[in-house]
Amino acid sequence: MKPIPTKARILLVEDDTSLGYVIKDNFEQDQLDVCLCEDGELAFQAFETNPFDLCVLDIMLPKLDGFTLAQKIRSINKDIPIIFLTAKSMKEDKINGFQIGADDYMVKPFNIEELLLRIKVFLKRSVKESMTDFYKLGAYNFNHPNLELLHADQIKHLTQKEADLLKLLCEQQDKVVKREEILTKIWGNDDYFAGRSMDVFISKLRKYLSHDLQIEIINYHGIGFKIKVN
Amino acid sequence: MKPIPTKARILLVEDDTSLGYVIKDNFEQDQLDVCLCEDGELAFQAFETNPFDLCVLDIMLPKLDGFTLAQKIRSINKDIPIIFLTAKSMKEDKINGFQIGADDYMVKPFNIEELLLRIKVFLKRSVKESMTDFYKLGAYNFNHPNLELLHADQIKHLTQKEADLLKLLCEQQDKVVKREEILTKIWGNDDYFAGRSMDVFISKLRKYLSHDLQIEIINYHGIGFKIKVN
DNA sequence: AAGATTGTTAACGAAATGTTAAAGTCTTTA
DNA sequence: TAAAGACTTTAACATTTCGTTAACAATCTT
Repeated sequence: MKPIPTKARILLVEDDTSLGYVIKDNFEQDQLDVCLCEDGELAFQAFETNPFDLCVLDIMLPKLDGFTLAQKIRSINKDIPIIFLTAKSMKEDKINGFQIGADDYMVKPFNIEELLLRIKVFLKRSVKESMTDFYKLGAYNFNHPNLELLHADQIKHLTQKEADLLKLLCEQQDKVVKREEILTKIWGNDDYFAGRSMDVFISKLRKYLSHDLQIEIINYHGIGFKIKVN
Repeated sequence: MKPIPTKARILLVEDDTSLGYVIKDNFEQDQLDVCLCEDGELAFQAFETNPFDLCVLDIMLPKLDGFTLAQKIRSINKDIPIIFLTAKSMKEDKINGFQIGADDYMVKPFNIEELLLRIKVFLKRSVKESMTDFYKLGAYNFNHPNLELLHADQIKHLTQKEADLLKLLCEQQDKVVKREEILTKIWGNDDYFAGRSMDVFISKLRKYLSHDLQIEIINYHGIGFKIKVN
């Protein structure tokens, strides 16, 4: 999975050049990364070759109309929010049709601030969704639900237990987690053998994380473990 | 929110007659077609003989409880959204159990407007899904409603189950889909044999998709599967 | 220094999965 | 209504994976 982007990337498709640039400028002042395309085909090419977080599509476009473009985009990515820009002249029933494939739509002429506001809502939502159970650990990214530990495009697949253990440590980064707590939460009992098994897992995690020397899993003798990033 | 084109048909199962009628009236004012049943057996008979778009089930029901009813409904239609109504007294862990088979649940006493809103979300989603039920998978195009998997002008016809499984994986591309989820949604139960049957289907899909080496269906031991396009 | 705790590696065995084929089930067709 | 065909499940066997345990080394505590 991709690392957390600094700027959200917006695909803006608008054939009216001057309007397009007005919107683009406004968005960029709000720390959005905008790719402006002037027709549907160019837009789709851009979408195929670059990652985006959200699309703003005019309905009336040269070469490939916004609705068809949206379908093609959706065939690649079902989740990406799509906002349509519609002309005022558009008939109601047609708008209803569009609504189905759209996450939102705005009727021209619209207030750019209003559009920005709605975009922010979608971005906030998707950040929230993708951030759940996602931990940053030095040079690593740890995706708990997917059981993946990423480092410089290398993916290490973890087992459920490895992932659960790493998560428990990450949740309490820089704090000592008691052996007893780990054992009861993940192993379900805290006898001698479970304890030794856990030590084996700690050893494995250390090996997986050894590419970043800033990361340490420190043992507190007789107490537990702490994960630390210098 | 705008009404959905044709009237959506709701199966409402609630043994508290007065509450049932209140809900029914509210729904009907919102252009929903409601069939109210007072016990689980009647509800199942109704489901067998009439088409529905969504079910709202009370958990505590005479003759056949909501959970069992949901399983029976699922054995006929895996896709239909099911919303449970639970009493406040129900324990958390039990609710978690229900969540597996449920798409949503509401705790009594609840706001009917809220319930209506959630129903609308499901109905809208299913309309949206049926319109965007096409997936691009590396060099393949997958048309779920037509059960077709296309590759360089070659058409491979899939069976319903093959297509449903592939769809479930595609909907959550790059995410691990739990065995349990696949089994409850597509097989309707998650015993040992259903699991083995699923493994056979995974094997088949891998064979169908083997012309594009970029596509992988990865097993997460004991957890589930993930489809990935490099 | 002695005993307890932890680090690390390897081996074992149970369980899960991959794959192919045979056996069942259901529907279509003649 | 029987045979054929399409599809799913079950069986069988090969392969892989994972957690535990054992074994021994290293480290800590007192």
